[in-house]
Amino acid sequence: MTLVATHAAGVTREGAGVATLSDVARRAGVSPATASRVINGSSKPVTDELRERVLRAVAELQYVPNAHAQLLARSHRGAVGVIVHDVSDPYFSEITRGLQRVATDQGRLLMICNSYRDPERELEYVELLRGQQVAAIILAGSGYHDAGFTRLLNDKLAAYEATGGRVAVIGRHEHSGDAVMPDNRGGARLLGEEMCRLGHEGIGVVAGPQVLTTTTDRLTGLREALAAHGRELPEHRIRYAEFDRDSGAAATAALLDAEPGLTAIAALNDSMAIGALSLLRSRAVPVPDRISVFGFDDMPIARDVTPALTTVRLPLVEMGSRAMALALDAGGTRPRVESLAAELVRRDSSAQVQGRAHS
Amino acid sequence: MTLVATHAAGVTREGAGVATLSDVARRAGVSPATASRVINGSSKPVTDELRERVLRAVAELQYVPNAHAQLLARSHRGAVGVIVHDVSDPYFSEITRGLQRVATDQGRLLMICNSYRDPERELEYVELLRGQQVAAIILAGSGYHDAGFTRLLNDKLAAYEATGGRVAVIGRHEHSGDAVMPDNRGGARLLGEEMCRLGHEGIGVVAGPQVLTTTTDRLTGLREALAAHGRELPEHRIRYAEFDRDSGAAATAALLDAEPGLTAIAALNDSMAIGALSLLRSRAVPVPDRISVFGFDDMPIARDVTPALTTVRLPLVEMGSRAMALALDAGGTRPRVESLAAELVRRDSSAQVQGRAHS
DNA sequence: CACGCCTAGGTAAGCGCTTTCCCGTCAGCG
DNA sequence: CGCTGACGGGAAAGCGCTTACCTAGGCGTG
Repeated sequence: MTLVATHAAGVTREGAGVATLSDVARRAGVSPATASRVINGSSKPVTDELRERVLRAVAELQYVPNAHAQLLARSHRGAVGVIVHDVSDPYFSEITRGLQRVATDQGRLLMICNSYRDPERELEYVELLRGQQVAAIILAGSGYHDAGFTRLLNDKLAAYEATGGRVAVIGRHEHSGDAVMPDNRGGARLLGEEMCRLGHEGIGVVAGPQVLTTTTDRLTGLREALAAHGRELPEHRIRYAEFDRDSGAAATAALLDAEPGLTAIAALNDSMAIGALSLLRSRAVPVPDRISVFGFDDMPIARDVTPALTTVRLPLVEMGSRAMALALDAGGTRPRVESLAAELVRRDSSAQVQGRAHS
Repeated sequence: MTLVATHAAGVTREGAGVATLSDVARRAGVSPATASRVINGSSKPVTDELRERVLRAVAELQYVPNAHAQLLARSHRGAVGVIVHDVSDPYFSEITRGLQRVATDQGRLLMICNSYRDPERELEYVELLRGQQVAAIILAGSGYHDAGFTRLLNDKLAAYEATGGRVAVIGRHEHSGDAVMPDNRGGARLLGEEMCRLGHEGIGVVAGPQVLTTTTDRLTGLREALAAHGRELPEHRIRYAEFDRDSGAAATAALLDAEPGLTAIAALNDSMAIGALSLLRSRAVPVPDRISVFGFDDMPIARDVTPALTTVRLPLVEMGSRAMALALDAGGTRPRVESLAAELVRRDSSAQVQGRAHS
């Protein structure tokens, strides 16, 4: 089960007449204490006779315990909060799958919040989750180049941790606590290497939002690899856009118009790469014969587009499961940081530059 | 925000020392009542001086109200529960987007639960949501051919509605309340028509699970259209499998092996169709020249695979927003049923049968 | 046969918050 | 100048549940 909150807000008082524990107790002719005990199998023994009566009353009344009251009475800390940029983005779906798996194993409830890359909203969600008394908060997805925001966020998280909450982040270096770090820079270096190996010199980059650290990390890795081969990545060959398909297509179009000589396009995530492929197809530019296209992340559909996408695989599901494990495991000296390696996946969207040998 | 619960379970008592309202009140030198009033802007006026003091205390203590306590005290009914088969499936992502939009507009929190097509779990989630005091429950996704389960579910839903809860279903005819119904049968009829128009006679079907009403509805529509052209759809040309990519590929393989003469494959959803395309590619069967492939649903990636998928569009997002609107709008005579039409989308995966004229 | 102890059940005190009701104060009025 | 009424604030009663803590039997002992 997934709890999706769309944003806290106005509260209405609807409905009425829900059966309560006392109703059950009264009908069974026992005290609320006894009713409670049989209903959630307390360690205290109850005679079969009474248990029987209570269960019958529960069934007859279709009684369902009020979760809020239970949580309050138990000062519950059972659920785990997750803040991602957008679950419907496959990148986060995969991570979430990993989070979910571990959480389920431990019988934890997950509350997933979409920040839609709005730092403000991220802050709000931390508050909201704190108010929900979650046992841990997991922040997944790139951080922002915004010192003010980062400080604010860290303050809030620190306050949360100070009261016993646990925090784990995925792919953010700005936080001081437990973290799972995919190797964006190393992965991008792999990509750069590959492009050089294939003889590409006219390289254009379709990048994500400039404010995201993930974008800059990947750019850095790319630059490092190119530099090692004596090549550069001038700023005018980079187009910054949103991390989605349509923005990728638009950015590719702009890039192509401005730089007609390109032989390779590196999109900084797979969604954008798919947008790029789609644009190239619409312009009848053969891929990879005329232009090679590279993605990043290796989301599941990358293998289903045509040509299948050459990309960098990040162990998304594992990133999720590791992060959840960190968050739920109180032991160990903190902060713990786990790095996960990236891996190049060669498919059909990339090829040797036409008419050139290996440089 | 999305709340994803992974299944209720064990509860631990972690952390401590969270600031409470009384802490704030004490520090500000006011009563809890006053503190509460300034914190959530009650209608009762409070002097600026006191308000000031309370706000300062809140800031200093990093106070965040305990949501459970608030909900309990207010007998809140603000959130809406959603039960889907699997949010990471694009079909449901799209529907969820629609649900979310309307919910957000009305300041509602959404709790999304994944049943993973397990009726048992669906039942459990209804209970869980009831316990969460949600204002409405929305069930999205095909129902099951299982009278026992259906009765059980309807009983539970009825009990929920009896206590003021609202229920809306998407694509299930077995429930008696409000419903949004995509025209599966009509859409499939469109598909059948198109296949006949293109001259296909050797038609194989890659179907979803036989227990789902959606599967049988779509098959029925297909049969109706074929019958109108004097054709049949024998059972041995249908393969039942799970509604996902890999199952689609496997079913296609089995179908092809058993029925070599096929000129068209109708997959009963796009994921399966994509699996079919992938298998055909791996066997070097040209699509659509040798075999045409048809999908169903028109999920976003359908246009990005190669060849782009001919499919039947269902207004997924709208299905979601309508259902949420129904669930949140108490007025009107119930049950209200809204039907949404399907539409054929011709793309590149389908073509006239080779060497045959329009039949 | 009396004492103590174990046991099943009930009583009641919260969990943290909201909200009704009431009280004291002060301004305005006749 | 006394009375009324408006108004800001506090006391307290829950919301529905859990869980010490207590009580009253029933049994086993010496």
